Amino acid sequence: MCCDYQVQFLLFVDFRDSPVFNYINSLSPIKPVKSVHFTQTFSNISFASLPSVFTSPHVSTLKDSKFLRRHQFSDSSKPELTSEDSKKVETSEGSSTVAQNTSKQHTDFNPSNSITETSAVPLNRCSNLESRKLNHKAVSPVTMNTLKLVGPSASSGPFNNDGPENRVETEIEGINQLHHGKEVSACDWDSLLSDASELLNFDSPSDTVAYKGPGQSTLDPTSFNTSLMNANAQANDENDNSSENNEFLKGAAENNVKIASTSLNNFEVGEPVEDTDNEGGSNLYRGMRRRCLVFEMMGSRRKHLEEVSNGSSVNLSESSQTGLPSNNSLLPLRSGNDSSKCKLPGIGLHLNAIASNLVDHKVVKHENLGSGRQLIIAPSSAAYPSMGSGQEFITKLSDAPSFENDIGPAEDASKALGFVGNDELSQSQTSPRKKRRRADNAGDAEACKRCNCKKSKCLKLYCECFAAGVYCVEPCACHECFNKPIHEDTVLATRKQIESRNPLAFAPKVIKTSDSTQEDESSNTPASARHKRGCNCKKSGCLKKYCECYQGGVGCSINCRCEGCKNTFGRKDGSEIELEVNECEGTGSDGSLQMVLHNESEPVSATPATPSHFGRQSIPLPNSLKGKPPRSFLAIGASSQRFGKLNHFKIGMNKQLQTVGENEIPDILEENNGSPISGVKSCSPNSKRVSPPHSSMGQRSSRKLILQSIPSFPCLTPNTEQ
DNA sequence: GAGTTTGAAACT
DNA sequence: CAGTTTCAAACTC
Repeated sequence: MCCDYQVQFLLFVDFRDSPVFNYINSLSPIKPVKSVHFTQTFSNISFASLPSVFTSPHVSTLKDSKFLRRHQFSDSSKPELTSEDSKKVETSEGSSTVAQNTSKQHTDFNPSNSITETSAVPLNRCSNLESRKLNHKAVSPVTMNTLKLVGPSASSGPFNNDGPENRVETEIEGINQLHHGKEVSACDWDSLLSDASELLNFDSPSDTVAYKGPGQSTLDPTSFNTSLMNANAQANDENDNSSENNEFLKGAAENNVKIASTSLNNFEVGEPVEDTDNEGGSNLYRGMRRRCLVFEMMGSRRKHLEEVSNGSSVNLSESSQTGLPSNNSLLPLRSGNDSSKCKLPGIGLHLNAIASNLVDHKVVKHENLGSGRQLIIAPSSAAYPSMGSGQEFITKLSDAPSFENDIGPAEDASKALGFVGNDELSQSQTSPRKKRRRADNAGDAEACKRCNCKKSKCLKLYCECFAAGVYCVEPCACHECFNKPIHEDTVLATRKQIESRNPLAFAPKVIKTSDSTQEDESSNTPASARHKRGCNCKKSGCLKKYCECYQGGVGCSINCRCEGCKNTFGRKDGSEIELEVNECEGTGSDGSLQMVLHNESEPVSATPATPSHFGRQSIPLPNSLKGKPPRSFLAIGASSQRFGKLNHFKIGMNKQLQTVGENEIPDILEENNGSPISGVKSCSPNSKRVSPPHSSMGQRSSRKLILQSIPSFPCLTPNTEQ
């Protein structure tokens, strides 16, 4: 609160100092005092939830503008991007003008240094917050989007309880998502700016401190980009260095400041009508916007992907590559000896997929060089039909820092990664079991998929290789193996068949359900991740690898039907209730929505993204699937029957769903007060979702359900925008 | 390394 | 959808 006031005060000072302010004063009866009040009100309003009633066509436009705006920043923040690149991006989007404006105004509103100092108290928090922001920024635009989706974990964390900050984060992220918008009108920009001001208010606590840099006053687009880039680069480095964080914060803060100042100008100078809209409207739309952002993310990302499929993709990959190492990205983790991390349950389906994809692109290369395996891995989209979502993957990877723990590849993934191990060949000489054991001993990270199938011909899910979506390789001791490139057709056909039966058959079994921070805190209990279907253990007590939950390093959940559960990662009986509750905190009344949102990012993971892709050639998806949405999407259409059930769940099992809820989503939901939710529900293809074969309970299927419901988002947009 | 146990996957 | 069978990993000795 204090921070907010400080920020407001700061704004006020800026107003008076700025020429614009003077100009406004001369033109309008509004007095400085009022302006101050206005600012505060604005911030207050911003937090208020917005009824869908207030939404209007204009809102969408605003979104777009905002989106675009954000996009600029995100682009500029790309670590790999040179300043020139950043400029290009801005120019291409026609935002360059705005950027200049912003910088200019920023100068006008140059915050008073004295004030800034005052706000130093919250620095720690700010630092964290900023760092988070940095992470976001550091990543490519796509990444940012992904982050948002997956991000719950990333953004939440220590700040879970920090309503304002979280909101800010959400807002920012939402904006990021919006940045995909293509067309922006002048009015839109104004709105965007006003929103930005809101952001400033929200961020104030941290931003105030952060951005008071001496040089901030003279920001031009280029400099701004540069600063962001620097900040990002620093962010990529371990955030251990406080000074670096400060710098980074500075950059981020500047960014926010810029926006804020611009927005302020708009308020003051903008057209009366527009201003009014902005004042009330933007705020009013805020909730909607956020909601829309989330919902739109999918679509916008897709658009973005299409737009940038070439250049951006390259950038993304680059960023991911560069970013991974520094960011504790998946790659390092995998290679790490810490089995726990590797085992880390995979994260959300999509995450796994993402990880795998990314890794494929990167790690695979390494493997090819190092081991003689048939690591042909095709980075090509063919292998990953859902590559459209690939964007998400990349983003996630680059953002890895925040997720690192969460993102930890699913055990499968970790195993797959294990392929990279140098002694693969040597192991291959030993018997399969021995190999496996070796791998286990060495840690899951180094473990790899080596099946020992005798009768399944490696064409059933019994086969770990096949299930992981990879071809069997030399180390495998399988008999009559058909899971080889030579039999690609057979493999694809079989795979397709299995998918038809269970669309999620090849999806990661462990999905992320909450923020990474919590996991970090409870290192051993990744409450944020759960087995998608739950286990059915009867005798193992969920304390052995027979248990998929345990194997995946995640606790059992309500989805499990295990008996005598003693899962050390969390028992379904509620031993982990605290964690669950925490996860629920901030969750909207409608947990289902949250899930949907959360999983939205995951669709990618579905089939193509199987973790194991990392190490070896992945099984290309059937042509029919290529270029299509992630499996989950497909699934929706595929099995409508099961979905009906799931629907029940969503609506009726809020409680259960809440356990799954994510922090970020909750914020959104909270602010939006259900209107969004309702929209989601109505729009969601829930009815279509396919639940796992055995999921008799709606609860169990809830997660899955959500996953599949993802596709529905496109439909949601209309509702939200109404 | 052989054999047993276990639970997921597949089948009915 | 429930029950049974098949399967291969995990585990024990």
